[in-house]
Amino acid sequence: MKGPRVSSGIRKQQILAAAKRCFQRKGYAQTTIDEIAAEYGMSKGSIYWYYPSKKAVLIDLFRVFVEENLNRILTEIGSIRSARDRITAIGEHLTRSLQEDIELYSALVVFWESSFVDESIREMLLEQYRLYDRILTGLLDDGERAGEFVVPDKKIYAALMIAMMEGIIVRQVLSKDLDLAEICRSVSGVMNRLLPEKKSQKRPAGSPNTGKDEG
Amino acid sequence: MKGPRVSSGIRKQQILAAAKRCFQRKGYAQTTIDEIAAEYGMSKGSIYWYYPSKKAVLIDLFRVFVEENLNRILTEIGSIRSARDRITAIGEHLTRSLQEDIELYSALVVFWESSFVDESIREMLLEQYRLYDRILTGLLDDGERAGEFVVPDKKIYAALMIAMMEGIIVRQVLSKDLDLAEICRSVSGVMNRLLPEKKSQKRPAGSPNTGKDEG
DNA sequence: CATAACATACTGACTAGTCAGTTTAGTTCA
DNA sequence: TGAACTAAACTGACTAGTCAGTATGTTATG
Repeated sequence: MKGPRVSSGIRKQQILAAAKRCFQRKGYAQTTIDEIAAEYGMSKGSIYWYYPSKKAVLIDLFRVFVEENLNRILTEIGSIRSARDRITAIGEHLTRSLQEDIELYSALVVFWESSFVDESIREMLLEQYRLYDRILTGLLDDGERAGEFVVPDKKIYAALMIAMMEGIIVRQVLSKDLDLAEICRSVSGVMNRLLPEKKSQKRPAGSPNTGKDEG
Repeated sequence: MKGPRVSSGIRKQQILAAAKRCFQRKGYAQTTIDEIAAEYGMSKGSIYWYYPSKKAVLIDLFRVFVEENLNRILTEIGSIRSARDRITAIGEHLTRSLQEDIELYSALVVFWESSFVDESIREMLLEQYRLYDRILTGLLDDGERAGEFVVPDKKIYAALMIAMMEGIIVRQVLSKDLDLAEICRSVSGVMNRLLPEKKSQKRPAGSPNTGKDEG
């Protein structure tokens, strides 16, 4: 296959896209470098031109995962004032990205398993948890400061929300049987309902407050 | 190692225990049959005496996982009347088993990844979801019949509860940084709070509910 | 009891295959 | 030209699974 060569940037993207697809189909260990190469009709040599090892591809894929998801969330919610609305936005973000790129989330399960073997992947995952925790804690702080709600225990709250989202990811990746839109709406609803109104003051005027709270 | 031979039942248990430990440490593909054998000082041949392949060990381990967890839950909640109390009991069961046998739950992540490659493992996982769904839906039906609460959408409710629990499992397996007891109590709390009281009768939200009423 | 005959449990060297990574020999393009 | 890039053949470490042989019961028989 001596087709015209492809520009460097594209090739790297192709390698990651191919790896993502292969890992979803066969997991990490069962995927061979040759299979990844075949996905876009390139050869093994091309992959080793861009990456020093198979593991390096996995790690770079994880980097992309973090960038494409966590950092994008930050941008998206950055423009939203109300903390409650931000929670809703996070739910919507999850719905959308699960629909758009289920392969990337399948790769997440691959990362999880790989973290058993590989310390650096494990460390990246833990860092991801810390990042999530920071985002949510910050959000809750903002909401409290703005008088939107009070949070009895921020750590618990953050952990529950992360757990719910990861649980949904797992199920969708494995069985694809959820009505995502419905589920994610429920998650936002639940998480909003868990935040009691601040007792001493009325809801700030003009606060959109998406929660269908009945009490 | 020519020690005295071990009875058939014990050996099989040993193989599963060894596999469980090895899979937690290195994942499925990275674990060699020799490593599993070494764990209890047996030889490769012994494993192949009991199992036809490495995959068969994994599948049997999953069978044990299902038996040890799902079926045990059924027994535990079987003797509890109140549906709300059963939800609490499920939370407590999760806390306990996560503390007792984190290795088995690590294996769950291995099963997830393996399901990408192996259709039979995938089918077992889906069956597990169906089982969970049945348990929870049955529980909600009972609670409604007994007048404990009403559930707007049982499917959603079941999916959310499963997601929360699996999310907690993932995080605990990977980072072990949660205060499990606290978190699991919160899950029961949340799930109970999501169940509105039946309109026609009054009971303060979050009340313990002894389950000695109604019929 | 003894011991032969059979059944079950186990061993570990070996085979056959796989696949990550390397090498070599190009091709393309600035 | 030469550096970036690609293809394809190759190497060698590694490992799932096999199997001939051994050890340890268990039962049958005198």
